[in-house]
Amino acid sequence: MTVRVRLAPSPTGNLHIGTARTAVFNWLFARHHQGQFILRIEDTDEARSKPEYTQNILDGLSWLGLNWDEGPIFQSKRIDQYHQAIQKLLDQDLAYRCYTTPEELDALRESQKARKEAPRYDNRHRNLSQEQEAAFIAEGRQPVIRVKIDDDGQINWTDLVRGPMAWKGSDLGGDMVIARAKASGEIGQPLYNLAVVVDDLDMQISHVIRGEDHIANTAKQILLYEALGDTIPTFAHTPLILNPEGRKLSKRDGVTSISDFQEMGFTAEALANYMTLLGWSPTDATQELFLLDNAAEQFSFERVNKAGAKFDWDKLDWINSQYLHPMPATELVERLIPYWQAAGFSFDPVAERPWLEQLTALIGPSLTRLKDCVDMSQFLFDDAVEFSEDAITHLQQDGVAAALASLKQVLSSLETFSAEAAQTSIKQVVKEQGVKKGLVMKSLRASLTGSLKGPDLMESWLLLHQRGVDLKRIEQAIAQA
RNA sequence: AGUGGUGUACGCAAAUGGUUCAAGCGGCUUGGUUUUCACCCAAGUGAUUGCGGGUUCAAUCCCCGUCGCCACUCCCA
Repeated sequence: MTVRVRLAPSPTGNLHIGTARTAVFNWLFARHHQGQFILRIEDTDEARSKPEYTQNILDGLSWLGLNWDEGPIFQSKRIDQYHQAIQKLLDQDLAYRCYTTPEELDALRESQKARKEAPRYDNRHRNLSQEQEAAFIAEGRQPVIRVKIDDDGQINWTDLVRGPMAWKGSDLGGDMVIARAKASGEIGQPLYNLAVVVDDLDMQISHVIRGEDHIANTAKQILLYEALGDTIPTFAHTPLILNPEGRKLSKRDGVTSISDFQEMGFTAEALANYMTLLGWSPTDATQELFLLDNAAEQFSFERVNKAGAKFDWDKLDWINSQYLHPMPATELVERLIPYWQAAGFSFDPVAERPWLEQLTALIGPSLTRLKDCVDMSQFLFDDAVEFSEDAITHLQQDGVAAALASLKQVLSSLETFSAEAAQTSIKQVVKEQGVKKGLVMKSLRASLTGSLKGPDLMESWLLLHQRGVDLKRIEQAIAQA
């Protein structure tokens, strides 16, 4: 049997990390079995679906390297198929029109809640007489369409992650709605559970891999598979990604969409690596750094965890740094340039390329997130230094002004500037002023960078010199001191 | 309230009846390196495997109970 899996996001928001992780598992499974990974956009909720979200989802998946083999297929373009399926259910008397109003349903749930009962639809319109139906229609009520769920029914399946699963029909909340309200005789907007089953059947999906929050839906959907088709896919319900409080990670938890992670400076490789690790482990669990292709080779649901996993920024950061640090400057610089540009730094990415690469080589091994390059290198792009409080305190110490003045003197007599010349200049000042080298270095750092900490001083100096701002800064510092 | 699921250190997790330390990574602490910071390197830290019982020569692992936590119970997906 060929493996055919699908990712079925609804475009009601940007690509969420939970959806992306589901995508990762689907992709890994498909690739492992040389199957197909299909992308389907579930936009049946017209009110909440937006094209820009669809675009964001497509972009995010592409960025992560989760290429799909078919699609995107839009449910909004398949309404006819859903209507046909609904009509079939109606014709077979497996579904019926329910005229209960939302208000009545609310009241029902309220009273059930008050009696400490589980909320459920009481199937009150399952066997309406023609007269009753006519009366409701005369009242102007618009019916939804519900599929009958046998309370005594038993639904079983074997979940690839959780093993044997069993549900009672009576625990499914009563007959389920498959189409929104619309004038009797017509068929309203099809709902999720129905559309999913029709599509998965049409697309010959072999395995449904999704988050465990869908487990109850699976029981309902199996009923529809039985009514509408003759095959039922295999299911795998993956654990959820949790926030620090242990709840399902949602938009309320702040940064949760893939484009946000991208913007913050995580690499696609690192993020995909981390998402895979959240709930799955390679056969050699000590080997935590891997590319999607490597994971696909050995992916299996036997090694997918059952419990939800809390999202951990520290670990993601660490993984990201592991991808960034060994990256050659010639490659890294390409990734850094957009961040520098976004920060508003002025530079010519072509003409100044060597300088930018040199800078990248300097800060690259210290980066955690790509965006860190902004704060780390700001002082190199700025025209003038802004002195930190610490730096000013240092500059005002005894002997600093004199040392800097001496340094300025030495430098201005220099014919050509180089790393060696810089070193000898410092030594000369130390000798002339009779101060410790540490003092000169610290003063120089404060002068050139405006701060007491930062990347390697001599390298920074060389970069600054190429921009022709080093002497100016030393003068600026002398004024402060 | 019901139904389903789940519980190994601060977080992710490995080992699933059988050695000596219940792996590893992150975190945190300390040291080294850098005359700074970060990175990096090293060491250290921390778990009566939720709890109680049972089966067994032997239980993280199997069984029962219990507690906690999570998800679901929309004319959302």
